Amino acid sequence: MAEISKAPLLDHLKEFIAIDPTEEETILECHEAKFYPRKSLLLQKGIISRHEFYILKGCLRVYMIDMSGTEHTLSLNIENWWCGDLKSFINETPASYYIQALEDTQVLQISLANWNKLLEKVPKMEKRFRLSFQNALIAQNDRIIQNISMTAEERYLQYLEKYPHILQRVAQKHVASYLGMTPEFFSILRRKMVGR
Amino acid sequence: MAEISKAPLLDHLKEFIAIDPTEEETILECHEAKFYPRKSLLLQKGIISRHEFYILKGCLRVYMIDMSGTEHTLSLNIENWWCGDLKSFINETPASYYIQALEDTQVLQISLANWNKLLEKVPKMEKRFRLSFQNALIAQNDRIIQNISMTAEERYLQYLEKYPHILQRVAQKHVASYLGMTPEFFSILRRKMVGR
DNA sequence: CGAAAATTTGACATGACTCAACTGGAGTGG
DNA sequence: CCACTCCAGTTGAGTCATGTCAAATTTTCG
Repeated sequence: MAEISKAPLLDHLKEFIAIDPTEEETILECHEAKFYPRKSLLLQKGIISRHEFYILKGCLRVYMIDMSGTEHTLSLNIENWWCGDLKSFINETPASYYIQALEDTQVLQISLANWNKLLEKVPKMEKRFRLSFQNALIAQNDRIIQNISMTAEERYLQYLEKYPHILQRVAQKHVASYLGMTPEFFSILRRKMVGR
Repeated sequence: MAEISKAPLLDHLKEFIAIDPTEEETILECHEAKFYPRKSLLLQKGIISRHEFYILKGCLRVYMIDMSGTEHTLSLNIENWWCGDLKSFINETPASYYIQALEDTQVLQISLANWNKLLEKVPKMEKRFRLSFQNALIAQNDRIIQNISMTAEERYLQYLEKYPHILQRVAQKHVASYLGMTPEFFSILRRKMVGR
């Protein structure tokens, strides 16, 4: 198999901070390329999450299963996004979530040991993580507002505008779950939309 | 009026990072003590948020108003919590939210200029913010899961367990709004609980 | 004490879910 | 390349959770 290019990760990081060549090397050393075939699980509830994942190609879904056995999708992630169970990874506690590859997926994954090494050797990564978490936090606020203030139809319409490319790639039932509604109701909403 | 003690802020920061005396001074210099009376607005939608607030005493409510005029509470914050419209503050863009004092409230507030100065003069604050945002992000994940996977009754019960002290302090309608339900329905849930 | 706001209550409306049946397309093995 | 299976998506009937609106009651605060 051809060598996997790790370049997209560096490009991604450079959106946050400047990186010099020595640092580039350290960063790349700390990330391991790995392939996960479609439908495989990268993480299961109860297992300690040993990696955070940067997606080079493919699609990952983070979800939990409630007491009645229903799955709830926390996030749908594609190329150039980070994905993981942060709480489990950082604290080395059993995961609350499952992570599943919805497509054949190529990632760069980092272990906690390497994460700490990286923070130590490249102190400016501290800033990168700060900015990254800061942005994620701002995005999460929007989602919470949506959940508490919008109807299912409004959430659907907003998703349609914001992430049409994801809607095309993943099964509807996963998007329905992400938006907090049943696949049946999602289907009804779609039908209604055709009319307009 | 007696001098306001800024000590709780330092105690709070020390939960994240070690701080030496010189740094203590810089940190305190960057934070301004300010009093907001009950019912006053610390921030309004459309205004650029010039401060983040650390609450020494009192209670702040962050909320938005939807197109139909209904208020939706994003967070209810008490002593020793940070509060603000992060997006507006960082990007110097018009705020999406309102922030209102639900009680007479004493805060330490920091401006963007001082925030940047602090990051520059006390680099380890970068770590403190990273950790702080990291924790907030983990907490937000839990809230999103709750919103998409739990019924109103389950959300109410969980709140009762997690934040009984807040429930005692603020109007029910604000908690109802935080939990994404109407005050009328919240009231019905309470009545049902008395039975068990 | 009195006015205003918060909470409760009830009747009614509706958004969203459940369950079951049906349809169609994608993947798989022969 | 076809036949088969399986799963995603659709549809419909019936139900339940939650919202709306308006009025009565209680609490809070000036």
